[in-house]
Amino acid sequence: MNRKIQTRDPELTRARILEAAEALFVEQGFSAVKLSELARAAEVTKSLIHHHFGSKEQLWEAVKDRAFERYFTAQMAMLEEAGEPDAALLRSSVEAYFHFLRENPGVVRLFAWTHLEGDNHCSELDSQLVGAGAEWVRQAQLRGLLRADINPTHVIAVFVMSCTQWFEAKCHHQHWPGMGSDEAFLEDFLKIFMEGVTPRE
Amino acid sequence: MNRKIQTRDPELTRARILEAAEALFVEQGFSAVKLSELARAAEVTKSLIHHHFGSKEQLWEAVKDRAFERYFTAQMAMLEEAGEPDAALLRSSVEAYFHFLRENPGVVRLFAWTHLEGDNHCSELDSQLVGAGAEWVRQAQLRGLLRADINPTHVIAVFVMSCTQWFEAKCHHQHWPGMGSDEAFLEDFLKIFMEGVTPRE
DNA sequence: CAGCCAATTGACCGGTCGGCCAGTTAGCGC
DNA sequence: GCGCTAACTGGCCGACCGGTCAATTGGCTG
Repeated sequence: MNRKIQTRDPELTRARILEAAEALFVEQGFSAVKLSELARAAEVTKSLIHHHFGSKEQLWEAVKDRAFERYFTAQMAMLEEAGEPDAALLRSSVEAYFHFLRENPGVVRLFAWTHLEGDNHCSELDSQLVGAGAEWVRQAQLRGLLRADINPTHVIAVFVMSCTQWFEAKCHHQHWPGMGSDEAFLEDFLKIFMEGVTPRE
Repeated sequence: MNRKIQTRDPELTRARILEAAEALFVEQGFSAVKLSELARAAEVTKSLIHHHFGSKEQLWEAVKDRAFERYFTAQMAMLEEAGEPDAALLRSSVEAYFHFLRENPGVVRLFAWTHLEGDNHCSELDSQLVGAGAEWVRQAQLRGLLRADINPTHVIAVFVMSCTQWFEAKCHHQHWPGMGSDEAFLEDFLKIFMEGVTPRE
């Protein structure tokens, strides 16, 4: 499997372009990225980018598709290995989601650019995840393990949105007075969230 | 005060440019906006934009400054007319914040673009707001009206971030299965949030 | 080894980007 | 009314954008 000896390797070239493109798009967004800069970063000629991806827009789509695919499979795996619904598991799911975002800051930014563009074709994949998560919450509600007077989808939305925004706007609110570390915030968020979704005895 | 009869009115021209620029920047972000398009939208020559604002970058700064100034004064006014700290007031503050964002979608997007750029000079203004809000929470905690085992800044952060993300990524999660309206989400968020910050008897 | 296809190259394209400048003119102070 | 300042215009600029194309070449197939 040693491809290095080949002087031509289309798959590796495509991979190099995708990798460089993702880094640049994540950093600057679609319109601020210049193909010439990208070509330099990927150590490839501009024409080769067009040869393999057609246009800048198509490359952008390919980058998003790949990243969201990774996101989707990672989340799906986490969801599937979750066992019987209960409060402790909800807590650790939130923690897992938070830590996933922390380890994958590029995904958060890619989502953000995508949202601002008004592109929502990634929400098709995401809908599956949310649907599964919401169903999981509903089961827990039926068993009296979570408050039943809240829309299950909203339960998912609250923690997903809090985690997302924490990392998306981190450059901004990390300068707020009194703001703690990632872990300190997560802990306080969980205090509020878990208390909020737990049924009153 | 009828300026219309004048053929030249620098302040009105500046205002027209700022308004058109804000609309375009909010919609497309900094780098996607073209000065020629902006000039057309503002019914002004491109040169006039440079005359009044120097460069595209400086205009972008002016637009952000103006918008964040508006945001800041609106929030400060809301904060100052808040009375004695208690749980009901926290609730209505969250509602007020949520509705402010709903009525000012441009501000949300402007914040988002700014965050993605890594620009955080707006956080200086924001820090004052957050500091005041956190102090308000701390007072309520001291009086036993809110849970005392949570960092006050994090209390502010949780609701600010949830509200912000709700509108910022609305195009995305409005397609999630089971997702409710603005008001339905706010109500469910408040159920979780208020229960989460209320002290246990 | 021949022949073909696709990976790859570099030169090149029209368009348009942000910005500049010389010239014109409206409005205001004197 | 006169003259100065600044608002405003149109034309222009070099740079560089995304994209195309003809030509070259490496690697696989038969």
